Amino acid sequence: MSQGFKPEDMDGQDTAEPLPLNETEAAATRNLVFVAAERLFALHGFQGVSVRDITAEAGVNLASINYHFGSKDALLFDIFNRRTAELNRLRAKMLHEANSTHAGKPPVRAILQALIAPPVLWMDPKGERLVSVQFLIRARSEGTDQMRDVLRSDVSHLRRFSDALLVACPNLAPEDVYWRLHFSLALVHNNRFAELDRLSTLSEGLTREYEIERLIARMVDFAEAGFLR
Amino acid sequence: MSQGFKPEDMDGQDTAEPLPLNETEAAATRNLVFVAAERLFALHGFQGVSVRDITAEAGVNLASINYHFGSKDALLFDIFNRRTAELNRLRAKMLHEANSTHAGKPPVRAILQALIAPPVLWMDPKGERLVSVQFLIRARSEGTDQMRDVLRSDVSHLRRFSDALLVACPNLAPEDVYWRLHFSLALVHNNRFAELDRLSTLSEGLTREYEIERLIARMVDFAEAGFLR
DNA sequence: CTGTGGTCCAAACAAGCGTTCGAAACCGTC
DNA sequence: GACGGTTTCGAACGCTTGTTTGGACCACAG
Repeated sequence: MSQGFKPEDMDGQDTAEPLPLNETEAAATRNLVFVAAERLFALHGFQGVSVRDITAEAGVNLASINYHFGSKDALLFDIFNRRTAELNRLRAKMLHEANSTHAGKPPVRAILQALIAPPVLWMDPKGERLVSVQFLIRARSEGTDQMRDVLRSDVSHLRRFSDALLVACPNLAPEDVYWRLHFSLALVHNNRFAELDRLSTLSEGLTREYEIERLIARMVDFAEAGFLR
Repeated sequence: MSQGFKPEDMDGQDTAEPLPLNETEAAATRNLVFVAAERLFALHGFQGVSVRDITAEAGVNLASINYHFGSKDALLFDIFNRRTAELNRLRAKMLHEANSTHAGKPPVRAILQALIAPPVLWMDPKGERLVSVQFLIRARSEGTDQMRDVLRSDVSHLRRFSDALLVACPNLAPEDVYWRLHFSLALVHNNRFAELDRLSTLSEGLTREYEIERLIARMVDFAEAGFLR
């Protein structure tokens, strides 16, 4: 097992694109695989995409995945970790800003905004981040054991939000706060392609073309009302 | 709202249990397969369960699935269709009752109750219907193409609810009604085992043991507030 | 009893999967 | 221009998958 893993990534700061551009050709292949895999997984699910599908889409050799990532599952986990870290960083940043502007006691709406806006901003149909958020949504139900263990056990990131909400809702029983946070997250997690398609069919096209900022506002409105009622 | 639903209040000929009891031994095998498959799929996902897993769990021969159902996918589709039909029937019945008691113009809350209560009633941890609702939730994201085609295209059942909501919310733009219905459904679809576990971890056990009627009330409260705000 | 239709069973099948291997190709450096 | 480490490549491996097969079994009708 003396394989030549590139020292690779772990970039100092967040990059929207998986890897910096002016890298060696090896990193280029790695990047091609990463992007193709994320796209295919987002579109067709995890088990529905084979190593051969990915390498074919990326235009690289079949063995590339195992060479650069170790295994198919490790590739999946790598994508998952990178996108999760990016998303958590955005959310934390927004929550931090809300804390700053509201003297440490942001209102419910600002907290929900920090929770909802980052993933939904990625849902811009024209942006290339759409696949990232679809990937993460899928990871929640179809992910490997490894991924779901992380999702289940690592609640430290979410706790910042629940703590803030507990402060913002002193008149609510903690139980209620946790359930309503659960419901608010549901709004985000339900935005799979299939669900949006179904909604579009139901509304006969009325909801087909949505404007991102408007959609975020809709979701925050809905969740906020559920908290404040 | 007559929400004193017994777990099984099916009409005359259709059965809550997969098959009548006093059948031939052949039908017994079929039933064993059906139950084992639904359970395993609900627990471990669709692609994560093989034909061999199912037949082993059911204690029948490997070939039984193809003999009785035609194929693995056909078995899945069969379970999906039966459970979907049951659920839709319950929802339709509750909506119909709401229409009756409110002279054809039920308030938002009654409509949401008819939408939310049936699947959540199945979530009783002690009931054997828990696997059915987990199966249906999984079908939404992991289902076969066939299943997702049905989910996407057959909106006739949902349309009864959107129509009722449009009547109940004459002051709202139809667009808003559709989006909020979409959000309300999200509350139901997000109740996977993994999500409830995560919530339980986050709340440090506060939400672990929930009472079904109380949970339904929480969800309806949340959704209603989002509609009426 | 013999025959027949339905069910069950062990075994095998072909296809697809993730992964591995040895050699070829490539690279900057001596 | 030869070298050593890295990357790519085509081919193969071992395994699991869903499905099929042909016969054994059994209840029941003629």
